[in-house]
Amino acid sequence: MARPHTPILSEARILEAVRRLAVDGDFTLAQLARELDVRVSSIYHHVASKGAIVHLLRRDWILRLRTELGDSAGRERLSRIVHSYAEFAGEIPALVPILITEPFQDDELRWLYEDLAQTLHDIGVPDTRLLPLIGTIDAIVLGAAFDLLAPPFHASEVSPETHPRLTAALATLPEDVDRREHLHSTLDDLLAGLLRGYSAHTSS
Amino acid sequence: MARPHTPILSEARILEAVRRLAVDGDFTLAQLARELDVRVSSIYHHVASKGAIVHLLRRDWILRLRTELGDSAGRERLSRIVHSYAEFAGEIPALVPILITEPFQDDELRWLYEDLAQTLHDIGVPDTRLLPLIGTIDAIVLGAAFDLLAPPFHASEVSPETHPRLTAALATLPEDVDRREHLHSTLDDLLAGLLRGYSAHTSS
DNA sequence: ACCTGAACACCGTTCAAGT
DNA sequence: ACCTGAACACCGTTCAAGT
Repeated sequence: MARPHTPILSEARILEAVRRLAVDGDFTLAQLARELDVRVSSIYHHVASKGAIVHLLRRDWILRLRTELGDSAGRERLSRIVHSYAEFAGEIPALVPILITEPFQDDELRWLYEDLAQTLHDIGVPDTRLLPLIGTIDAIVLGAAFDLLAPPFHASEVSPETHPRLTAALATLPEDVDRREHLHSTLDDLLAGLLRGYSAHTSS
Repeated sequence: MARPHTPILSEARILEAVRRLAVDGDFTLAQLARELDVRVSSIYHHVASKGAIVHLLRRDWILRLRTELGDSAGRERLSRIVHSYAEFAGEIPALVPILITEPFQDDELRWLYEDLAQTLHDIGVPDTRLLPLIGTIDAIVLGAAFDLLAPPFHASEVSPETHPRLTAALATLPEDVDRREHLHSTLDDLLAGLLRGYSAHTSS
């Protein structure tokens, strides 16, 4: 088969497949092609590169976020952005390194940064602190998402004699820990810590 | 030349070269071999794999940390551990993904986790919160270090009309921002936020 | 326009051959 | 024991060939 009568692939179909794959572990174009039942080279008719796929995923997320945010403002808006960001990154932890390393700066990302800057400004953060704070938030969210890939400690690997406190901590662990849930529950704590001392502006 | 009279390589020499290379950007065995003036295959006589190299770097760091910590305790000890960890990770951001992804759990790492658990316990953190908190600290430090690789925003890429607040923020940016320094200055804020509400135990 | 197969440069890893 | 060269499987990317 060469060109089919009706196209097999599309940007949308590729992104769906990526989302299905990238949740757990590594993500290669070979895997993606298998998932889509095409050859690897076919993918390049729809996306420019592996990095571009991640870029498209993020663009998609920002567009959705934009409508969801509505006209919320201040700490409420910030919290929504950060949690949504964490959810997005938590879905594709294996792609986070690409997200960090490759310098894709499209209009959507600039919009997000402007919105974050404006929201933080409204909360009372001075201009000099805006970029450092945005960088910190970025690092926390991406770091936490990426950390989802880390293998958790297993009780059998520590002995009560040499690691008493670790053993005690492991003993309190429930059967099924939802690490994604924990990620969310931690974010507001961190944000509260970062924003302590700032008080709201009256106008923007 | 086959086997030289006196060995060219050693674990120590390899780790030195890695530290020289991994500071900025990617790290391949080909680069490492060039830096050491040997062939790639020679490296395998001294380390088992690329991942093992990162593992050795971390082991080295933990051993140094151990002596530096002395008998400090409580929040002071925690702060020292975290800052030292950030410094270590900040030196080798390109290797952070390997550090997170590969499940190397040696005696040194277990010692570090036990020490963290004990230190947090002394600060007043209940057993149920120890592992989540350690995970969060890990994510923050590694995320922040990895984020050092991200390309920073450049003023020329945003327009004052569409991104007024981002433009204002960029205008306050000094010529040479030391992102590593900022990493450090943020960590204590985050720790304070995470540990708010806990009060010290009387005994361990 | 869109799918394929073959080729490319690069990656980490293995191993027989040499001293 | 330790360095080398050649081979391997895998990776992302390119491109001429087919419809």
